[in-house]
Amino acid sequence: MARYTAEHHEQTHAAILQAAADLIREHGFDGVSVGSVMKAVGLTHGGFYAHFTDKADLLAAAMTQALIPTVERFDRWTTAAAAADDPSQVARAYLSDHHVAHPGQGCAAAALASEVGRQDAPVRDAFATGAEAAANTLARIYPGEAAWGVFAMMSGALALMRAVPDEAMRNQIRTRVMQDLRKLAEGE
Amino acid sequence: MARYTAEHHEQTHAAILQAAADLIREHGFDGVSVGSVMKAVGLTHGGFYAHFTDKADLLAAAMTQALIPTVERFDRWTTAAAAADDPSQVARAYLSDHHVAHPGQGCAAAALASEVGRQDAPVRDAFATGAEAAANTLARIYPGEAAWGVFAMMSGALALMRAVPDEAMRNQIRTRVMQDLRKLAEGE
DNA sequence: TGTACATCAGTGAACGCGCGTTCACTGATGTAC
DNA sequence: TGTACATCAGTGAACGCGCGTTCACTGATGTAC
Repeated sequence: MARYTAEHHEQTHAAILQAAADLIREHGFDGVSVGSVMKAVGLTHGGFYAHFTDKADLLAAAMTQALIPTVERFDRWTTAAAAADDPSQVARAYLSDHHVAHPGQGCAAAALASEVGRQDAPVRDAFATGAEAAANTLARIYPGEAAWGVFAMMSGALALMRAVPDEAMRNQIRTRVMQDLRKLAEGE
Repeated sequence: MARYTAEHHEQTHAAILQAAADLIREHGFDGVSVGSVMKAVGLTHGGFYAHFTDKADLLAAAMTQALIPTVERFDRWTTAAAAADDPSQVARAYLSDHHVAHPGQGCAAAALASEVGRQDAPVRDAFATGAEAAANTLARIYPGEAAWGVFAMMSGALALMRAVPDEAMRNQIRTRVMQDLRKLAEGE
């Protein structure tokens, strides 16, 4: 056929996509350039257009890609918490120092929520799909349908903890949020 | 003294600051340029440096300025809700269609939370001060100290509602969040 | 087996553009005399 | 009251830079014969 096999093309495509998914969570949609993504993959900017039609195309795909591990984690956490009959396990993992310090590998909602509303429709659609899946997954351990309140509180709290420059204030936020989540897990 | 009175200089300074406070909430920190702020005030970009040392200086001041009405609103809402003995008034106003549709005049936390962590120290310090004041104010109607959980849930929910492109999903989020907030307002 | 050719992922120079910042300037006004 | 001067907020051309995108190209490999 040609120089490269089909798998090689797909692998590069996937690597670009994953790098973009990590970088948007770390630096925001406006903080990543086509060049910086390609550099992260070890290529130069010109080759980008063999894989995506333009930057908007990449951002929409990266939004979807960033939400996959987000939802998977909620799935694992809620499964474990339900088995242990201890809902607070989820919040303890979600609000951990590690998650606060590593947005690039963390929840896409906490990293990007307030920016998504300013993005194009494809990005917003991708976000809505992932967020709904996350809220549904959390409903396993928080009574009722799609647990939007819990999802909003946890992602909002993580964003606040990252925004605040003071370790003591971060701990204060975490303590109070976990207390409130305990109250929401109680009863019918 | 000179052509302009001291008041004139201060008025222009205040107008630039207010325009920046509105524009960062509407378009994000990376979505505003020195030129766009000056244009909003009816001036040209060159005059900017008679009022601020650089863009970072403006952003830090604008962060503070954007949080002033945010905290004032929480103050008014919680006072009214306490007087009416109806905590849900706050969430009803905060999660209103009007607030969803007008981030430029709305809560600075919902509009910017996930971006603040990537900003310089002065912006983050300003944010922390305002967020703490908001959480303290909300504690009037939600039992306990600084109501970080309620603040995180409300600001997180508003960000989610703005991110999502579907009216039905927005309503679903609002309904569930208000239900959860009712539960948090109950009891000791 | 050996040679000529076709393929195509990736390269890097080039483009037009908007950005933050600088700077020589303008021109309306207050002050000095 | 009238004239010369000083002040300084605001103007707009210019700068260097990074961006998204285009495009002629390279060069390693598969295929044809």
